[in-house]
Amino acid sequence: MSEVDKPDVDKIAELITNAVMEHRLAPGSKLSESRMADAFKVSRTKIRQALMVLAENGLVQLFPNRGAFITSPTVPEALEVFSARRLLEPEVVRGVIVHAKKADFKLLHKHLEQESEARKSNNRRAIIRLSGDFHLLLASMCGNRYIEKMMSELCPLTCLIIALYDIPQAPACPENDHANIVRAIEQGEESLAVELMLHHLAHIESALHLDGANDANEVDWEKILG
Amino acid sequence: MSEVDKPDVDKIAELITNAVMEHRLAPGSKLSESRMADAFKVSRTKIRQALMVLAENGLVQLFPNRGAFITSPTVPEALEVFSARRLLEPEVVRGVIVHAKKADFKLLHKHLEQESEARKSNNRRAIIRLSGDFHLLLASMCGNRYIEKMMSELCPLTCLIIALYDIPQAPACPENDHANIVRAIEQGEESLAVELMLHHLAHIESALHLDGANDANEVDWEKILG
DNA sequence: TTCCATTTTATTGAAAACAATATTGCGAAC
DNA sequence: GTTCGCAATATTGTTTTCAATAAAATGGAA
Repeated sequence: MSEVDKPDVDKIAELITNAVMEHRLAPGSKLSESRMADAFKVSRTKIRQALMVLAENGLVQLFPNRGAFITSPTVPEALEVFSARRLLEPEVVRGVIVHAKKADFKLLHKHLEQESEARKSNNRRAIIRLSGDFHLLLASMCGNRYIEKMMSELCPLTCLIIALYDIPQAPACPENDHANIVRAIEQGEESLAVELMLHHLAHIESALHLDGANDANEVDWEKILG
Repeated sequence: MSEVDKPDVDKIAELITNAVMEHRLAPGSKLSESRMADAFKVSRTKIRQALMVLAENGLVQLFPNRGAFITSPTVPEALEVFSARRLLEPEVVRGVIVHAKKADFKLLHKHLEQESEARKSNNRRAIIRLSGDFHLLLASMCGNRYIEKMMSELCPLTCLIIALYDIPQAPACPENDHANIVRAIEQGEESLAVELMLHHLAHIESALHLDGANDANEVDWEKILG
């Protein structure tokens, strides 16, 4: 908030989105209009608009007369998010190979650097956020704004899914998945890059409880008491 | 408007979207808040919210202190819309083959019937709208709400593109493209159905001026005066 | 004590009044 | 006659106020 602490609607939505991507805002969190208005130092009107934008992006659910809540994706929704990403991201990879300029690769390497540093310093929040941002950065270079837009909705949703269904002791994301993808793209190895991307997505998905046995939204009393 | 003429925000957005899909609202049209408030018999507040939703869907562009206008897709945007559809719709077809139930096919056949009638009675507006609705109907059956959502944004945009770049004397859409696609889906012939869909999209695109020579948004004074 | 009804409080929803901005029309000066 | 500047008008943007709804608390009766 570099301004005089008066962010506009898009900025507010972006800040909320970032908070979700860093797991600072959990699925199901209630977003009180007046509290947010105080926190952001803007009127409720702006907050309301930001919440509408976020709702349209699927990151927030609005319940009439009840308020706004961070979305809690169900298991079927989670599976559909990954299914959509498996469709889109190979095309993203292909697009980047075709459209990316030198400056783009510079940005990608800079990003990889940041990811590497975050790992070194064990900054969990940065790691999580940067992991998501990598896919958004790629999408921004694919040459199709509609695909980019969809990715910019699916990535935050994926973060929510991870927050809900993560297996705590799951092996961390392979450190150099992203770097390998970038290298393959840089060398124009399309089928390899696509393969690596799909494998990467499969790895993320495999580290989650998405077998449908327990919906993360419903408390499993059997397991808690038994 | 079955109510006492007091549509809510989503209904207003839907009515505007329908108007666009029927080519009753042209690209570039200004959407005055007060006029709309009068027309829909609601307060400006609701109109404003509806415009925000439509802007988020890409159907409307908001210019600060200037107002809301129906989007005029540029040539690059139009090409990206078709590119995105070429990616999504084969997956839609595959999804429908997997997920569609008997009731779904009934709906599809009912729709084909309506299209056929509209052609017989030469109802141009109905033909245009139903052509777009066919793709939306398919998308609603593909089993992935995120893909469906993206299609529900791309279809109205396609209508705008056609309104902008249509070649007046272009050969009409082959009458039975849609019927052939449905038949292939019904018979589970995946690769054929995908092929027909891609061919159908290519046909639509080929009937447009998208060579980039003239951007439909810029008035070509040379041509008008010469 | 527990359950239900009622009142209170807090929060969201809608509208109206006000402020800010852009566009248009008019007139004066060159 | 044309152009520039100023004023008038119309439109959008924001805030404030009021209304409606739901959640919470209180109190009474079984």
